[in-house]
Amino acid sequence: MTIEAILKEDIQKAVQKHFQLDNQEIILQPTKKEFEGFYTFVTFPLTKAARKAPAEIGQIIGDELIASSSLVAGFNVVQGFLNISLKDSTWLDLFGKISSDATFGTLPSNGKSVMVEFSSPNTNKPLHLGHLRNNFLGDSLSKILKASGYDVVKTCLVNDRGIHICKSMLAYRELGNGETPESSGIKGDHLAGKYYVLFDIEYKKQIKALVEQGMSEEEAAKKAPWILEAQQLLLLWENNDPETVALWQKMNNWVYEGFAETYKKIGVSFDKTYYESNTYLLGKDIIEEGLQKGVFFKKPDNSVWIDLTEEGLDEKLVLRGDGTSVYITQDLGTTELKNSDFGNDRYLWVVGNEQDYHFKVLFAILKRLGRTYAHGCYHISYGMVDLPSGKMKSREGTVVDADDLVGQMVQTASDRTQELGKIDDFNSEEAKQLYNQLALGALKYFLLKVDPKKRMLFNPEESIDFQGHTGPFIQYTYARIRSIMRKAEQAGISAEIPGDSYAMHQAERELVFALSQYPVKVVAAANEFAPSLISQYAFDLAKVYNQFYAEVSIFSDPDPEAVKLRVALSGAVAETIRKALGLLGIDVPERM
RNA sequence: GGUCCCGUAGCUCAGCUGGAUAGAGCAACUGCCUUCUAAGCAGUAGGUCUUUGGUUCGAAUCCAAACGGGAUCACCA
Repeated sequence: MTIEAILKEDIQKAVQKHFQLDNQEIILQPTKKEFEGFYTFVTFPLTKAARKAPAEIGQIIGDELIASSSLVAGFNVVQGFLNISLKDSTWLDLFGKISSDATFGTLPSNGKSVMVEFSSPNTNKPLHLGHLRNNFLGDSLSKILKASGYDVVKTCLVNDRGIHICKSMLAYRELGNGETPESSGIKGDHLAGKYYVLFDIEYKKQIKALVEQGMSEEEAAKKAPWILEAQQLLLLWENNDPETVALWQKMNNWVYEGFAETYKKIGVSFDKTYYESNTYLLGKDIIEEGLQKGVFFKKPDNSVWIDLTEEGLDEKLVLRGDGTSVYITQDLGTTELKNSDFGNDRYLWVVGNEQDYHFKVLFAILKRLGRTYAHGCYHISYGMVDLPSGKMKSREGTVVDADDLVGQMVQTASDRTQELGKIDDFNSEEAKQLYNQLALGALKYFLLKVDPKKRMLFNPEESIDFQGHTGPFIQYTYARIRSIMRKAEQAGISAEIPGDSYAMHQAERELVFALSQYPVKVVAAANEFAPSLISQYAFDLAKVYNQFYAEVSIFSDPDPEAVKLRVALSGAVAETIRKALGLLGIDVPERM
């Protein structure tokens, strides 16, 4: 049982005893910094039923807690706020439990499984900043869910077919001259992306030429030779034309090699990858089933629809008149496939908020079809990453490329570290590892500290910070503590918790309190699908530690009990920072 | 136009299951390295929480409307 729960119980008993109020819900909040105490009980809600003034109620409950609660050391009442201080023995006891619990912050298995689908790239262009937000969110959520007791399956659905892929294939066939990643020295995914952009340039030229001949813009866009050619290529691909399929495979393999390199660099991996080229024909049997159940209906042109006006949505096409699939058809099929492959309790999709409507429709259809797993489906919708100039567009080349950005971050980390000159004895391999840790720490933290729902602005002109509310600040705190732990080890000082007579320093109590919040935050982050709660927590913990560090001396305190306790506290904070950052996919360095 | 999301300090963001004088970081200004890592700590300054109503003992937080920004309402994925 947590301290908070015991304290609530004690307050409840006091309320019962003095005001004869049963089943009163007790809400505790952390005490504001200006006041003494750690937990605050607000008495206003009781005033009516207890027929007493708020301050008086606070006084009565406070007196009772002193008399009967084993935890409480003192209290003060400000207006209707009862601020409660705990005994040092309570803090030490709590810290003892935290530091001896190797699985602190990791909940036991809840017997449930969850699938997290994220990343979902297109194979016609390299990953960009928006993908990074997606990848980091998905990866971090997977880790948070795992820590909170779920069995987690990470999946990725690769969009490897369609007209957009044919566009890069066409441009390559016409303009490529047999160029390869090897011959050009260009990373595979970037090479494919280059031809996607070249397609667009040529396509626009053709439209412009047609418009000059008097065609309307709209018609020109449909009649330009290259778009017709690309459509032709898609047909050939769907008919398994050997030459087209060979080109498709060749270019996709380049892209996969490029992706693999990027994923490895950013530390993201999947348990299972689905390819749309394998799943795009799925879902038609579900359409048939839905027609039989009367969930769908046919229009005269043979197209199949569902009426979702009852759910506040519109009529939605689920199969074209010519019998070919649309996006929702595929997704129905893919979801069914995922369920038969894994049979999870929950299915999560980390997908941008421009697809909010799509997922509402998908889930509504699954429910109408009577799929029990539909109730475990959830779309983790996140906002776009915008540039000061507006939206990123791959076709127009106005994207912040993931590889470039990571590269720049590594460079910045390297410059900054060398300026400080603290690791001059590192060999080049060690230094390289540190720069990577710091670069990714800064980048991941930058993208994960914000509420996923909100769109965020990225200004490429201003580099991502390494000071203040950042990943490196927290990494620094860890490295700082590790240095202390090495010193303690050398001096033969062990981490120990003093006896009950020990009078704690306020900074020590604050550290124990901060540590005790970790499991609470893990659960909240898992329930709300919000890695930002962990980000915020890790920052707060690091900040509290740095205050402690500045306020007390660890090794030169005359009291050996204080020294041992502070070493123990430091060790526990380092461990908790390591775990919390680990949930964000961020590594911690021993030195920096 | 319908639906959904967002609007808090110059900037980037916390806080939102109602509670005390609304918190951080960056940027600006002041201090603190002969002592455990100054990528740090302490401090100054910066706010009609978009606006207007409502509910409440109490509203940044809940409700309604307006204004501003974004997304979506494709036989694209």
